[in-house]
Amino acid sequence: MLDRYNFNEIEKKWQRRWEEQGLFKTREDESKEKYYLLEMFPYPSGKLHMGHVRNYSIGDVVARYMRMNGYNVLHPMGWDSFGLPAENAAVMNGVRPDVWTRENIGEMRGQLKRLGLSYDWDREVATCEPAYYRWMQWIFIRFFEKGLAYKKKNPVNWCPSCETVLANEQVVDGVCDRCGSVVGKKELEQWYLKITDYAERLLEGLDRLEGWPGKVKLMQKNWIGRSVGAEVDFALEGFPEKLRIFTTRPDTLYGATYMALAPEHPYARKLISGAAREKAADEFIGKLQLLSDIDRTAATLEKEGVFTGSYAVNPLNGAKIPVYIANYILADYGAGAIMAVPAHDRRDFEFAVKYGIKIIPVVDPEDPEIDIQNLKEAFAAEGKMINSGRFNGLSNKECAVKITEYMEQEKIGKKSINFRLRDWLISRQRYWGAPIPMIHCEKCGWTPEKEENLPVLLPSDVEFTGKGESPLTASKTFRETACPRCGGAAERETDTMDTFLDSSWYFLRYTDAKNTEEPFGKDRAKYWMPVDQYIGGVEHAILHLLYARFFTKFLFDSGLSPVEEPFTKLLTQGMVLKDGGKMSKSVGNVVSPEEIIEKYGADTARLFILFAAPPEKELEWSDTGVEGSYRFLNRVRRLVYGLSDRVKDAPGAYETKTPEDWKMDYALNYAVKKVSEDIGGRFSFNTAISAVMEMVNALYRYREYESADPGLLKAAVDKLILLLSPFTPHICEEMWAHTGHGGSVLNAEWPSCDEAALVMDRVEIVIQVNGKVKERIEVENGLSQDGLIRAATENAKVRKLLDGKSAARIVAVPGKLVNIVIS
RNA sequence: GCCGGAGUGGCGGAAUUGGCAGACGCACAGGACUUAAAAUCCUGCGGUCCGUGAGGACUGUACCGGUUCGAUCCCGGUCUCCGGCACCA
Repeated sequence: MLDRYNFNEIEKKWQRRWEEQGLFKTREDESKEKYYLLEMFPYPSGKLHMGHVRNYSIGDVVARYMRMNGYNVLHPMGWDSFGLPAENAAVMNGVRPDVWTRENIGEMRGQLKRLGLSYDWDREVATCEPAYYRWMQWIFIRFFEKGLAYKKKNPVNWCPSCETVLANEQVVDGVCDRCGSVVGKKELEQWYLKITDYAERLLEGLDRLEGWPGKVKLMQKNWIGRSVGAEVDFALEGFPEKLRIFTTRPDTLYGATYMALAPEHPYARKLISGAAREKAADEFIGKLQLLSDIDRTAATLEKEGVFTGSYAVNPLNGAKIPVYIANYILADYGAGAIMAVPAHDRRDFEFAVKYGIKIIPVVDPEDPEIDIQNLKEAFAAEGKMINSGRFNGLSNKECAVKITEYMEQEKIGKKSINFRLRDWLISRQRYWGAPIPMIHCEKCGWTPEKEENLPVLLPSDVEFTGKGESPLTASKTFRETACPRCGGAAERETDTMDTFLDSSWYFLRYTDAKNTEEPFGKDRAKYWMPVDQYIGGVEHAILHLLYARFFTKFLFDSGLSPVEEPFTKLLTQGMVLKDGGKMSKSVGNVVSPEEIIEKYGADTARLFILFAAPPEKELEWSDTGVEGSYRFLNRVRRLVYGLSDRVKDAPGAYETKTPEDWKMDYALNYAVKKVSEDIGGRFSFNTAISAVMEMVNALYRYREYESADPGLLKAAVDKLILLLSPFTPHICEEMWAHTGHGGSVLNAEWPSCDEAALVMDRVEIVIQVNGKVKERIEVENGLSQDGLIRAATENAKVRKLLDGKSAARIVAVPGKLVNIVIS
């Protein structure tokens, strides 16, 4: 046990020293190139989990590497500290959300320090602190002023027994998952941010994000969901109004055999004729309102509808087509109404079959296997137009263009683009969030709080019962106020903001975290932004990353952000698994960071988590693997300490004389090159570490030689410590000091690679016969193709293999191989 | 259903531009040291077969096929797993 190093003592010692020396402090230094490295800040749930350790270990390696390469690195940390768990803790344990949250932050900050992460804690932000949410509210008001924050009445899930709004996830089978009552819909006024105004730019911007994983960009693209089509107005028999629909298939207009409206469509009730129909329609609409949005929009829900008794007129051919109300039409997409073309749409087909509605094919697949007159399923692919009057014979793609042009001429319809992206509902009927800084006055309507009165503070005279509406509604001191415009009695908004708003601009706040005059100074933001590298879990691929992009674009338009896209490069790290599954309390397979640090130290924990898998992949936790990482660190330490006497007074330079020297020099420089590329270039930390391991193995062999050059040994030891230091900083500081260096490894210069050492005099060449390796020969480096061919064909073994046969072809690749093809 | 991604030893993984498959580590086995164990150090480690032996032959990157002198890598098809979206007209 004496041989195993005392990580506890070493790590505490260096952490103390780093803190005392302010080693991680960032300075605005225009003379150096900046590098802004950011990891997604955590929710202060109480303790770190392995996912955090992974996320922040990855970040710290990059931060330290960039520092050592001379960059001025901004590497901040903070807390996404508003949110429901704090409120739940208040309900369950009676501890105030702010107290609970601050305690957790204290605990987790300690854990982060215990991991030796190089954060500049002077820039720490916590979104729940008034100093932060003041500017959150300020930014909200900017949205309001630009007309991008608005209040709209919309149906939301409402549990009559708990008297609260429920998230869709809290409604299971139409029933409240807490109390079991049937959940209804309630029209509630909610605040929205008009992210849809930015849909086109959010989509376009993706193309320029070359440093983002394609997967994330694709997910965002699908989420934004741009579709190009046409708006068409249908006349309604007996009504002056026109019925507007959106379609992506204007080419199929002649095939429309019914219309379908969303139950919430403003015309839905108006078009119903006859008492019997009214009753049926009421029942139908009533039934749908009991369903949650999730169930309503489930693709598995059987298509149902009711006929209104009214008819629409096809603007192209005058055909009279029945209007239905149908459960599969969404009120808030497109026009909330469609023309249904059963022949060429899966859903319309299903509906038409059920209600015996005509099916008119208008696109001919020109495939003998498909009987177009008796379709078994909708035909949605491409083909030639039929049954479409003057458009017959065109390809359906051409036809879509032609019909749209024609409709524009005749003023029946026009080209239209629709997005799947909806406006962002940001109201939360919760306490622990930033209050929406709006005031309602009977006379003046909604007015923002005056800037000098910000922040609108959360009140402390509240009770947490977990029942009823938000505690803010119950707080008179909070609610009652004066109208900022007319001074009359007015009421504050009692909803708070979705916490995703807080995290949509925190990266800007870090550039100037203590500013009390503005959310952040423009100069500071200009120097640091954009974030050069962002690292976090893939679960944020859509929401957080889309919202952050939206905010940044808005702030850019407002002249506040210097950039339009916040994150130049993005790394989405994989999950940490145990026994093939997610670590979870219920399965009982959680490995806590604390326990690992206790047993092996922070350096081992970091090393293992970086070595076990590439960062973007899932990582399978392995206890024996951790043991192996710890063993490796001990092995390095033994090596360095064993050599320290030999290298202490060694010269700073060396000359390679023996084959052993060359090999060692090669191994050394190869490791430098590989680690540099793997950290700085492709973020492949596992292979960087294995390169260091190889170098350690080489050094173990080399030190056995009596003739080993002390200068080379010294260079190897020094560079080994430096190469390893971003991964395991504590033990490297200790070894750095032990080998006679002053100052921190973090301030040392990153080693450079001597390319000349990587050029070997002789290289091994593989000789293949018909693509199969048969022999290896050593030749001088740089031997030409002809030389290689000669060397290969003269080789005794190869001649024997050829057995007198002549080669049909010989391919020679200098430095690599010779392939002899015989028939 | 649609859209992505991935399948390599007992395991985690490597092979960066089409050129030696399995780096590095874990596990395992054998050896050295030790009274013994642990620790450490050394050796072996895809499969099948041949050879007393040094060594050699064949085969092998989910499966089938293609392109190529040469394929883990490119193309076509199949299977499996994972992820995202899911009535978006």
